[in-house]
Amino acid sequence: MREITLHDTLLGEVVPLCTREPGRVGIYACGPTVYARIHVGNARQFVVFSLFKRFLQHEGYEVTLVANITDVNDKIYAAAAAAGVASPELAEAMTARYVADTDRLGLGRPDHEPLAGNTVAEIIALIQVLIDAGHAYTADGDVYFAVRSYERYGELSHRRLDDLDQGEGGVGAERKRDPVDFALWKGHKPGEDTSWDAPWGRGRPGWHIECSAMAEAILGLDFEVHGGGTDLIFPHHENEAAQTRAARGVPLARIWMHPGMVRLDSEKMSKSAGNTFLLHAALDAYGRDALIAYFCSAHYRAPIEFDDERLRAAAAAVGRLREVARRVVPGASPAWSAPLREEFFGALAEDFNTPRAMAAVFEWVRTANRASEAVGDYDLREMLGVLALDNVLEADPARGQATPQALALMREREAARRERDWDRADSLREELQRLGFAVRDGPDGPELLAL
RNA sequence: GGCGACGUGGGAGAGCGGCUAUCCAGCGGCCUGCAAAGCCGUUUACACCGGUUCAAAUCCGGUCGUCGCCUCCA
Repeated sequence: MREITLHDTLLGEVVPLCTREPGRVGIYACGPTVYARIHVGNARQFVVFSLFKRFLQHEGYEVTLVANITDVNDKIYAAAAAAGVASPELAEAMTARYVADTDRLGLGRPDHEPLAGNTVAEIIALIQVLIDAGHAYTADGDVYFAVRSYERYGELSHRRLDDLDQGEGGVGAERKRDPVDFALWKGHKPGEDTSWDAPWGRGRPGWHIECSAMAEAILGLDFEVHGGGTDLIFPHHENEAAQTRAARGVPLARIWMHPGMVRLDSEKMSKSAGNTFLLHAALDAYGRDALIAYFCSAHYRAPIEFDDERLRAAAAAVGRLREVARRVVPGASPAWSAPLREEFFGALAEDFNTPRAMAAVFEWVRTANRASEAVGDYDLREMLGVLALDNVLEADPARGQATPQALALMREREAARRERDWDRADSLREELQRLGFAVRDGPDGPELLAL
């Protein structure tokens, strides 16, 4: 088991992953609010945390990955109203889409995908603790967290309360004792079709409290890794951290891991900005292999631009992996492989450096291509497996098999070649091309490749 | 305005004081009847200005620029 380090937003540096129990890691990654289909930016979280989990499992850890789905929220009310459907109906439909779209990434499901709507009892209990402790107060059916009652507020996002723009704005602002306070519970308003009874009145949870409650319910307190996009650091994660620690006296999580934003035309891709590229469309256009290779091509914390050129480059890189798959044979890898394998896993152990890991893979590929003897594929398979790309070593099921007609043309071409009738051989090759097959002449004779 | 991140060869992207990263693309070569695939080579990059050091893309200071958060957001 290697020592694994990760960048922690709270400390602002790369720190060792220290588990509560040996060999067990709990990860909570904030998922999407389901009022529209998810875009490539949302998908980055899903991919990064799924792959990170695979890596930890490879290192021998038992991992529990929790990725919540926010199903009760102002945006959902608005979208449902616009569509003329009930909000639970919309949330349910979009959740199904989210599951279907992310399933196409072929990374499996997180171990838990809790919904705020199913965790209300825990949420209410947590809010009650905060009220009793004097960290929260009721106001006209709402409950607010008293930010100034919690002295560590701002430690995660590295800002001082007095530096915040304290613009009023927002419904309920006049009920707050302090503009920086935020809602734990929102009293029911006309037109909202999801609400629950609570000791301080009927209503629904605020956004931040659901994650505190669900994370604690599933993973406990002081769990290993809490994550989400950098845009969640403030206020979402700051508030989560404040609520839980104020209520329990214990940190919510040990390491705060924040993948960078996906950009479109140099700007953050987001639903509210409207510059999204939807995940299912990206999968249709480029395929899941290219998409995963694309995400691995940059470090998870760096912003990454989503554009055609980059996705095509990722697809070409995957093609190179497919080519080497044709040369390797099942079996143990040669001695030269070990250092590259070590570099690969070492890179992932150091703040999950996927581009460095990919570089090791490609060095492996080049070395294998250079070798004159057959190369065993075990190490390559192991490396690619952690990044969920080992499927490229198998024959692509989407590609057709050589048809009898194509085989006949190929034999015909061989005959022409033996007679050195190059014009005829070339025209037969073109014909095969039209049928969807490329011909490669090798030392062992020709080979047909479905395109 | 406050806080933070970042500026690397045609493009992407590692690099954490001295050693060819890697991928994509172009060009040249090898191989091939020609291709394809593969291999080799390739214009020797580090925003700018100072400083520290025997030695800096890597450390320090400043300048310029880009982006993120400060409001729902992955």
